[in-house]
Amino acid sequence: MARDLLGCLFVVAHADGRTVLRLVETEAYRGALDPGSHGYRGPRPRNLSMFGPPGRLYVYLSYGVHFCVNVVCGQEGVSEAVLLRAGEPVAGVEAMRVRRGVVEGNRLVASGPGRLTQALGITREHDGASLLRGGSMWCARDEATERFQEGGISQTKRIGLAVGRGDELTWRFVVAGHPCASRAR
DNA sequence: CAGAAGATCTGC
DNA sequence: CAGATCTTCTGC
Repeated sequence: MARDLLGCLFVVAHADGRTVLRLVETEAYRGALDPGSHGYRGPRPRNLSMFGPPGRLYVYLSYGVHFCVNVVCGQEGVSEAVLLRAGEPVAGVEAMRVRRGVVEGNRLVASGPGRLTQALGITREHDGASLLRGGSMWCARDEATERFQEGGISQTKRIGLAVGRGDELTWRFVVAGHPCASRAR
């Protein structure tokens, strides 16, 4: 699923227009099977939406400062989710630059999970929001989506974890060489 | 109940 | 490289 989302568009409809990112970096989290997942130790007030039905968002506050957004993928009760780590601006770039605060070009608009939510205006208020029909946010494919996927996808270990980073856990997916991916730390 | 660490980013 | 400062977990 994390891999399938690469190259897809993530659309947020605001009162003053749409902002659209093409996803170029994602990470998979596998709930109870995955020590690196927020769902590993079961439901908590913060992560409850991860245990809800698929097709909704799980938004949490990281380090008390940045929001990060996941797409819930597992069936109800199963806390599987995909963290959206970076995207390339496709529409509404100027609005995203304003939310990010005077950023030039596309490179720093959404190249990291905290930057991505700030660019799209996603906060904890959107925790649990549905991506399925009728909402103000959704995922979509377009003519370019397949080209991005066929152009090459790099697979690496996930970023920033103290656990769940064994050599076999290559659950970070990146559009190969894309300039809007998050920078290696 | 206090302290520490965490799926981060920025500015010094 | 330190700081911001919310949520959860651990140890006493």
